[in-house]
Amino acid sequence: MPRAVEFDNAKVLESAMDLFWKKGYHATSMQDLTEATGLNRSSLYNTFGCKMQLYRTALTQYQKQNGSVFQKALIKAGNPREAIELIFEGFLRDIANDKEKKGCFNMNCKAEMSSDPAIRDWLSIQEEQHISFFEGLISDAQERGLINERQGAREYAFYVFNTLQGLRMTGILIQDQKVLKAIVSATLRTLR
Amino acid sequence: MPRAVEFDNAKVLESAMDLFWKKGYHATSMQDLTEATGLNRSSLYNTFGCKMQLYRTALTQYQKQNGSVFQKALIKAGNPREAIELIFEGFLRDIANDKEKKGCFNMNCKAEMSSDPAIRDWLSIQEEQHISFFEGLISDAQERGLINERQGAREYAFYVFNTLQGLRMTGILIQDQKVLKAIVSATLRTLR
DNA sequence: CTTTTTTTGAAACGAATGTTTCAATATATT
DNA sequence: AATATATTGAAACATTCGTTTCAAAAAAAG
Repeated sequence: MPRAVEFDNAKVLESAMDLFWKKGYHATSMQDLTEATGLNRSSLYNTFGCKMQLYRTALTQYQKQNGSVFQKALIKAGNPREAIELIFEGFLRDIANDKEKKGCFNMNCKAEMSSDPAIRDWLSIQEEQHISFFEGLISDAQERGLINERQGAREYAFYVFNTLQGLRMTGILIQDQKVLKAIVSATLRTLR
Repeated sequence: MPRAVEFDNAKVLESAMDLFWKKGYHATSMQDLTEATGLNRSSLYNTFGCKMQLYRTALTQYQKQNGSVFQKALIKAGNPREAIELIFEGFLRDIANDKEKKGCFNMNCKAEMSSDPAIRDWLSIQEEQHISFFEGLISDAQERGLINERQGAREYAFYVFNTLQGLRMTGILIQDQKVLKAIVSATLRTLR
C-alpha cells in the first residue's frame, strides 16, 4: 500500500554526520543538510525529526563507528599493553587521514555543545565507557607485569584518555606524524 | 567638539569575550552581544567593526590574559622544571574555577573555527609560541639535569603541550582535582 | 484499475540573522 | 551660547533560520 522510500537511510545519515562533524551544530543549516543528503526538507523531518534530533543521531552513529576501532585493537593485540599501543596508532592514522581537517566529532561536540545538559550527559557516559575500558586493559597489563604499578589502573586510564584527548586537539593543527609519535612514545614509556 | 564615549571599552570587550568564550562564534548573535555589553548595535559596529572582527579582538584579548599566567610561573619558579609544574597547577586551578563550564576559549575556537584560514593561521602562531616557550624551559632544565634526556627538548615540549591540550578538554566534564592531579603527576614523572 | 497509504516537492510561516541607515542627542571647543 | 562633531537609539534592510503545511505524486494491495 504505501509508497516506498527512495533513499538509503544509512547513506543519508552518514552525509548528515559528515556535515555536522565538519561544520558543527550551529553553523550547519537545514538547507545545508538537504543539499548534502540530497533529500528535501519534508523527508528529512519525516525520517529524523528536528535538527537537534538528527544531530544526536549523527553523534550516536559516529560513536558506533569509533567503537569498532577499539574492538579491532583488542582482537589484533597479543596483550593489553599492545592493545593500547594499537589504539594510539589508530588515532594517529585517523589524524593523518583527516584531509578535510574535521578533527574529532566527539571533541568538536564537547567544545561546542557541552552546555546542553542532554548532550553533556551523553558525552559523560561515553567518556566513562572509554575510561573504564582503558582501566580494564591497564589492570590486566599490571597483573601481567606489562605496565608498572606506580599509579593505579584507573589513574593511568585517565592519563591515557587525557593523552588521546590531547592528540585529537593537537592533531588539528599539527599532523606531522613524527611529532605525534614522539608524544605517544613519551606516554607509553610512562606506563612501561 | 565631539561627544565623549560613554562606555568603558575594556569592559565591553571583556563581556563580549566572555560571551564568545561561552557560546562560541556561531551561537552568539549580535543581539546577544548588545545585551551582554550593554551598548547598542551602532556603538558596537562603530567601535569593533563586524561580528568576526569583534570575535578576533576578543580572541586576542583572551590570549593576552593567558600569557600572563606563563610569565607569573616564570617569576615564581625557582627553576625551569618548577615553572612547568606551576603552569600545570595554574591550569588545574582554571579548570576548578570554571563554574560556568566555558572550557578554554582557544580550544573552543580551534574546534569550531579552524576551517577559517585566517583563524587557523592565528591559532598556529599561538601554538608555536607556546611550544617554543616550553622547549626553552625544557632545554634549560635538561642542561641542569632537572629533566631527563630520553627525548629532545622539542619533543618533550610537544608532550607537555599535548597534556595541557588534553587537560583543557578532559576538564570540561571531569573537574575532580584528584583525577586531574594524577594525570599531571604521571606527565611530570616522565620528565623527571 | 481502483483504492490506500506514504513520500515527496514546493511554498509559506514567523522569527531571527548580520548589517546599514539616519535623525536625534550630547559634549568639548570656539 | 553657538557651533561642530561624534555617539547614540531605533527603525529598517534583505537574508536566512528552523519548521510546518498541504496538495501532488507514486507505488503496493485489493
